Amino acid sequence: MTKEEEILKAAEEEFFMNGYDATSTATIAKRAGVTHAMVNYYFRTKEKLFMQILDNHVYDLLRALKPIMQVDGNVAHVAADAAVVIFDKMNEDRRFPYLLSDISRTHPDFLLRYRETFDTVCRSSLGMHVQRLEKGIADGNVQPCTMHDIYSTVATLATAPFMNLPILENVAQLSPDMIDRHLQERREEMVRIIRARYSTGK
Amino acid sequence: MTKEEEILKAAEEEFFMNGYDATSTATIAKRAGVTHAMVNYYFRTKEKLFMQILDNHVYDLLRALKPIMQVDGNVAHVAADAAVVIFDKMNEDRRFPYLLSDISRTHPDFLLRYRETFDTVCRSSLGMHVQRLEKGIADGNVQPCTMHDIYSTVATLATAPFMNLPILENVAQLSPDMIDRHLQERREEMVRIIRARYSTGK
DNA sequence: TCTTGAATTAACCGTATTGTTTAACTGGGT
DNA sequence: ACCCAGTTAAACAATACGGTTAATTCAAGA
Repeated sequence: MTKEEEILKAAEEEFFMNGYDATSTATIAKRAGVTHAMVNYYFRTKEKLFMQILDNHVYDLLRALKPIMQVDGNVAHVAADAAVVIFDKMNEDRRFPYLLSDISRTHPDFLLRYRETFDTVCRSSLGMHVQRLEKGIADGNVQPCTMHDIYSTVATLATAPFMNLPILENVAQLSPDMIDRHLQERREEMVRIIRARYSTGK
Repeated sequence: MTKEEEILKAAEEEFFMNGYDATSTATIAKRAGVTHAMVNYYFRTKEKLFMQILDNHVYDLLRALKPIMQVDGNVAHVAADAAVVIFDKMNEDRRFPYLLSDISRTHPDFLLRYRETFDTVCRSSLGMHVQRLEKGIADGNVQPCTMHDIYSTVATLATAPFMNLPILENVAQLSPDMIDRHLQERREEMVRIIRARYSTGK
């Protein structure tokens, strides 16, 4: 692994663990086993380094999300499938929800840069979703609700379990094994919840 | 309002907004309109000041939680009621969930001090809850599930909407009015979700 | 009036860290 | 011999940190 990759990896770990402001370039360098100056040599600034990492994860997520947004079928079942996809994606980098929360609070401009991309990916299918939802409700396949209800519920159930991890790890002091089991349970429960609330079971 | 109260109020706002580490005693003093030294004069250390604030909110929450934990009745309905109580409590200090998340990550020892108190309040009724859950399932009044499922779902649905606020405010750029409306919708949806998942409707 | 002691202030303590830059040096390719 | 990306140690200026000190204000009690 080149030094550049080493820095990138170390930076990712630090940012995901401590957020943007609480992470210093010196700490990153130390973790990567390189001198402090190398960070600036390769990435010029802390922000550029961070944005490169954030880019990877955001586009990775959007890429995973895209096909799901276009699937045709019972809205309730699609919602459950989407929730699973998001959940599994978050499970790959369990601190990603925290990082998003952190920078949305301290550096929202970092996220605003993605609005355009996000809109073209998601808003494009919004119309179709609403249409299918209305049809689903009319046909008696979907429980009465708004598209907003479904979006928010899916987003919440798929990310919140990871936001709660520090409490379970450090306060409830669950072992890594128990953490894994808990997440597995929450994944299954998430699907049951979405089915129970939005599907009529027909 | 005395200077001491002024400091407490300012400190609360700062801690709730930025977390523990990212808040400085100097900033608190400036916001309170007093000199830096006053903070140490009244509260000796930053940590003591913080713990006093945290104490108030934690005990306030536990006090609100206690009666709900002892209510007898259909577990699914009690869960929905408890969720509403927690949600409304969080709505009084919308950044409280964030603060808990922040210190669970950076200073879990601050929270571990409450474990004893928490256990006597909550664990005492756990046995009863499990018993009532099993009876509810046997009688066909409650959907098959574990007590853990219900606890986690209630905690998640009642707190996650507030964790997401920075994204809605700063990235989605919802107006305060829209934020209020969104939270109101999530409150109602939370109840519908819990009913749909855990109650048989009988 | 004098004394006491809490309230309050400005200034400063030493230490640490921040992101970034500079200038020198290395070693392999041309 | 030259070059240049890679790499280093050192230092940059700024600033912030939590906490302390000594002096001053001021009102209440003796």
